[in-house]
Amino acid sequence: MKPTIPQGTRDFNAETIRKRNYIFDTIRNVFELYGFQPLETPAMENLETLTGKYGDEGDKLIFRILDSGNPFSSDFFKGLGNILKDYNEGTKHFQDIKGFDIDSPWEKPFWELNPEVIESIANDKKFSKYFSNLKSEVSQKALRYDLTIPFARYVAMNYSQLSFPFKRYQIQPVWRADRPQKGRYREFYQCDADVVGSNSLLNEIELLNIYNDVFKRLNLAVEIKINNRKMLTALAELCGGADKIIDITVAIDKLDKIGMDKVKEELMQRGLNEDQISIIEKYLLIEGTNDEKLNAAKKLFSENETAKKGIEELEYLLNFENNISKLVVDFTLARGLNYYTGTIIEVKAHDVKIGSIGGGGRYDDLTGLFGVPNLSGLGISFGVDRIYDVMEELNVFPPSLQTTTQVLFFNLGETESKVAFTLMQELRKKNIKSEIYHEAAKFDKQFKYAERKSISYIIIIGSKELESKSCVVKNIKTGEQETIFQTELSSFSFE
RNA sequence: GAGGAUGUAGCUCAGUUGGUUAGAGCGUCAGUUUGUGGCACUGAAGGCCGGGGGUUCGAGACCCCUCAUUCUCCCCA
Repeated sequence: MKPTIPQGTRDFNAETIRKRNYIFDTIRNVFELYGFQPLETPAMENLETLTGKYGDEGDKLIFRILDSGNPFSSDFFKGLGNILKDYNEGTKHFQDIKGFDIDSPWEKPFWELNPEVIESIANDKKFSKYFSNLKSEVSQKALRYDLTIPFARYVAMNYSQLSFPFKRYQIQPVWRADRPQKGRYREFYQCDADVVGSNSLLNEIELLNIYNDVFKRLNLAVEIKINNRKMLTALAELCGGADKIIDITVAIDKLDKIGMDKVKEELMQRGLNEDQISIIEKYLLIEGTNDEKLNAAKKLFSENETAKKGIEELEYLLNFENNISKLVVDFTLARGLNYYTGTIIEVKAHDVKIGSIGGGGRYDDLTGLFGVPNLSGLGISFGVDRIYDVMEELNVFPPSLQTTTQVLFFNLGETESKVAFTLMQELRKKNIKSEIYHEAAKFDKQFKYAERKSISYIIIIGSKELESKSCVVKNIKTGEQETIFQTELSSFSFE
């Protein structure tokens, strides 16, 4: 049987890790440069910490962990026991399972079934619905879905010891039980920077500049799109249905994908009338330069106070003295996460067809969910895996990342290799990356090994060289070679 | 959650309307060549044709089921 890894996960080889580390280091350096401090949180959180924070769709994608990781732990059986009671008392839980045969395989009392039997029942398609319900009853932990909510939890837990505004950055993997496809994985890294405890729009400016700096350093052309949730709130108010804000944002977020007609169709399905939809259409049709868009929005919303505030904030960001390239107002930008309330940001790569490579926004009351109200925060996130894919496609990784062993000592026998080993340790003290071939072998093989690892220099010490206390240094790439004394080796320059 | 595609050697893939012993390239190993590689030539190893069931005299190929991988939509980074 061939070994495999779970769907949506990946192994990383040396070359990939070097490139990924290059991205991580770049982001980390910029974060530190702006005064952010590192934080790490556990891979798993309590399930209740995560649920309800990411919207209905998001909740479905939370990677749940069965209680204590063991599906047949005592809590699991307790859950089964409860179900069984219902079963004996009138099959409450089984009524809605199609094809459930009440006489089989449950002819025995439940507690007499051994774990193997239960497992085989659990794997039976007929019962999968029932068992997935049961699983959710006993699953109390989950893998983290993003870094923002764990951060909010951390802030709430350590509120009294932190000084505000609190600026932290976090670079860790997150997990989503999504169907993988291009640019989408089940395990992937996020790099987040958040500020909590400050309402100042200066934070927005700072984080926008972080985006700008990082992508400049990575040599990637990007477009940074901004909007403000207040615009969407105002839109909902204007349409007479403030409670419809989620329906509206979900629908208009799709504009660039499905087009105006389909969006209108969807809005209708979500219960909006024609007058309301025509207002939304006017909003979505706003075009032009940033200034033109803002002016059009001012007209459309006229006296609406929420919209005024949103436009004011956007204007502040645009007019602030900065040299951010490609900062674009996009009123159709909505972003799925429920907790955003102010500025929202999304970064897209130029010339590569892939989802967004970064996003973020302001959330007025994130920690309120954890009992610490009135703390406004702002965060951004980098999608490293997608940034990697984009950089790979555009071929913008610096070639200098491909570092490898510099020197390979040939192994030509017992006594020869001992001398070679001593010399090699001298080179290593000089910080020259060196290896010795693992066994005495034909030249052919040792040369091939060096080529494979693209090692530039090989050093030959055989019986001749032993006698004369010399060694042959050969540059494989140029073919040049020279014989020098062994004592000269540590001052040789391996370029 | 919805809909496609693909599973044949370590890797990339051929395999005709179903027909004898399933092929190629690359890689691996050995040799030509025991101290100077990359090239070339010769040879070898390596396959439950994803798994199960069915149709047939006969299945890698056709049908059903299943598992896995992958892509699109939804949603997201």
